[in-house]
Formats: sequence, C-alpha cells, structure tokens
Amino acid sequence: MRFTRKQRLLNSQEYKYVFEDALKSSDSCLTVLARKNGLDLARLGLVISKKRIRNSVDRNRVKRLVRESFRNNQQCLAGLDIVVLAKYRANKVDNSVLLQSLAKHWLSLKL
RNA sequence: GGAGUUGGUUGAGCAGUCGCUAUAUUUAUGAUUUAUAAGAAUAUAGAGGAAAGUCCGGGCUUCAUAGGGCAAGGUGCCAGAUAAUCUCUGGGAAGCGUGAGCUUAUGGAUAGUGCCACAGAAAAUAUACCGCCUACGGGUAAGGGUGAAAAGGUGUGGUAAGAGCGCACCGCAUUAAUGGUAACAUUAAUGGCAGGGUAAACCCCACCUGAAGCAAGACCAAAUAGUUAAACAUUGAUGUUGUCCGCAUCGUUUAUGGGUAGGUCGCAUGAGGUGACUGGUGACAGUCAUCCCAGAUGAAUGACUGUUCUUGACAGAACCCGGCUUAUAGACUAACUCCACCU
RNA sequence: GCGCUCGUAGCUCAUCCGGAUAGAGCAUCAGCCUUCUAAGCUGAGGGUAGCAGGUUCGAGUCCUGCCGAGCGCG
Repeated sequence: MRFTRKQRLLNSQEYKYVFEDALKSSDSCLTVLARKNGLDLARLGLVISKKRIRNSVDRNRVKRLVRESFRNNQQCLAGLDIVVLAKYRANKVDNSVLLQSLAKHWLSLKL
C-alpha cells in the first residue's frame, strides 16, 4: 500500500469542501470528518494545532501515526475525503491506543 | 574509601516486513518530434547537542549616496584571538571558599546637576545639640546617642579642655625610581588628610552603529480596466527608521470599483568535517592527507514484530554560519583539591 | 523574519522620577437590621508584586536572563 501526494488534501479549497458537509466521528483523542469526493482514491488531510499539542515532536508523532493507519486502511475508505483533527488528549496517549481509536473511526465512516 | 572542582565524549543497540523525501541509473506509457509530465524498479543518503529562545555578531541580497551636523542607541580594567561580537583566551584588581576553584555592566564622584525616607544636633552646609574648658570675649570636636553612611584608625606624648598639634604603625594622596606592551604592582621620599554615598540617576570621557530582511531578491508564464471626485503641486510629494542640510525622481495621496497573487531559481562545497604535524601559556593559526554529510514546501525519518540491556531525558532542520542563554534520563573519561586510613 | 506592550488579592485596576504598614471597588466570611431574603450599616480575612539573579543602605519601581499572555508590520 502506497501513500502518495495525490492522496492528500493540498489546499484550503479542498479542506473547505470537506468542512462544509461532513460525516463526523469523534472520541476523546480525535475528531474525523469525511465527505465523498467522486474519485476512486481516498484523500487525507490533517489539522493538528499548536495550541492543542505544544511540542513539534508530539505533533509529528500524531501525524505519522494517522498517516500510517490511513495507509493501511485506504482501500476500505476509497472515494472519501477525510480530515483528522487532533484534540488536547492526543499527545498523552500511547501509540497503540491511538491506532485502535483510528481503526474504530475508519469502521464507522465506512458504514 | 568518602566529599568536591573544572573540562571533554556520548545521547539505546541488532534483525525482519511494510511505507515517506531527495539524488543517480534503468524501464515502459501518452504525445507528430524535442523539451517535459506523471508512473514503476534498483542503489545510495536522510534532524540536534541543543535543531529551541531569537539575546548578540557575521556572510548573502536589495535599497541611486553607505555624505555631513544634531539627536538616538550600545559598549566600558588591560592585552590578545576572530570574518565579527554584549563572544572567547591570558593577565590585573575586588569579593567568596580550608582548598582545587568560582563570581564581578570592574572608566570617571577633584567637570556639573539631582537624590539620600525614618532617626539624628548635623546627611555635606558648620557661629554644631548634650557635653568638656574658660580670663565669660570665646575655644573645642575627646565622650554621648542616631543611622546604610557622620571630616582618616589604633597607641602614645601633649593641652585650660581638646585637636595630625607632634611621633610610631596601618590606611590615603602626590612625586620619583624599578618591573611590566598595558591594566597594575613593589620600593622610597613628601604631605598632614585632600573633605560621605549614589553614574544598572541625569551625565562626562573613550570607542562603535546607514537601513531592511530569503515573504530579501532574480527570472518565467498567465490575467487585467480603469473611471469619477477631492487635496497638494517645485516654498510640493515621494524616496528605508528621528530631524536639518545635501542627493535622486516627477506627479503624488485619499475615497470608490475591477483583476491577479501559479511556477522555477535563491537552496545546500561551507569562515565545512575528520586525522596527523608545526607555532603559541591559551583562545587560535598554519601545512599536509582524506571525506562530501538532510534539503521539505499543508512541509519527509515512521509503524508493527522479535530480541538484548542500564527500560531510553530534553526535544524536530526551513537561507547559512560563529557564539550566548535555557531544557536534559543517564553512561564513559581526563586533570586537580580536601578529609580519613594503610604501606 | 522583524518590532512592541503587559504580568500586583478570587475578579477589575491604583501605588508620582526607589523610602519601608502595597491601596480602592466588586466578590468571600462574621455581626447588626428583617418573620426570612435582598438592599443597607459595621468589621475581618485574603499578596514572598510571574520566576531567578544583580545594582543600592533600601527594589513592586532600575538592570539582566528565563516563563506566560497579547498586539502590530511584511
């Protein structure tokens, strides 16, 4: 499974498109938004603010985990534009917990 | 063996699978051809000692002048190092520590101005309060208490009482000699005490500072639309910080309205790293050999599994370097000091 | 990438160019008043002045370094 530039949201119009009318799934760590994009691919965007997670090391860790999980599950998400928002708790949680949480979100969005 | 001081090095390792970014090579597809675009495979490389804070300094780029005066700001013992510094090294002075060592915005209070609460007679001005002495004109600053600070200190002689009034030692100032590049130190002579503190209060003296910052700036491509009104117009406006002079340009500014903000370069060979030798007390410099070591742009280093140990801190490049400051689990190592014991 | 401002009681602010007990309003608590509450009156508590150093006899105030918050320009 590869994860290329095509599979990312690259500018603010694409983000706006998702925010306007989205399916929503959230828990204590993350909020996930999704909207159909009319393509074969799934596309991912990340919103991880400096206010919620102070250190850049932690921000990068969350980003990488989300990307990794997205990469492994992209087939079942095909045709969706997805935006992941991090919450305050996300930098206090272990990798495995975060991955489990993501897996749940993917499942709920797929339905 | 214990306690400590000052430096230096390092910042979990190994294997497997799947991914990300860059570079090189190869390959197939589309296209009239080239350029190019997007894709695949292989190989190689891929965050730090602080990448952080942005506190200093420099490179680089642009601004027609980097010219002058006045402002404004900074630095402040001496000498050196450096591209440069509010950095570093060595030395002097003062303070702290038994010591190794550590700390210091460390010029000037005899250029001038200001401030010094309360207490105290008095806060720098002496016809000085209590006092002491007296020939009742006055003399005096020993003693008293206040305070952060009160006109050299201690002793002794001396006196009406006292007093650098005299002397000895200590402190201080001036002059000279010697040592040192210098800061300064030592010695000698002279003076009889020069007249409190504060310059991180204004200031004086010496030295330094043109401004802006990679969103600098250069190039390519695309798109476009100006109109109306008002103000000023060489005694004006604008031009890279304040102001005046000087210099450059000729329209400028405000309101209203329309349009564009895509890409490439800048951008990774550098005051570079490593090792050896030489010079220097040292910061550092020189010579030779060798190496090429991130370059993203909604922004790359990760995930999972297994395994070992000491169970892993602080923390993520964004034009680049040199410092400083702050955060930091530990591990290793060198030199030195003090205490106790043994030989 | 530059430049600037602020941090004082639970909250909002004073404290002159350094001088000693850091003050005011609201809030809190206690008492009075009222049948009870509100309003009113009286009193009390609450502060290492963001943190750490330095200058000074003396620092909330001056200087330096950190921490936090906010603003402006491109």
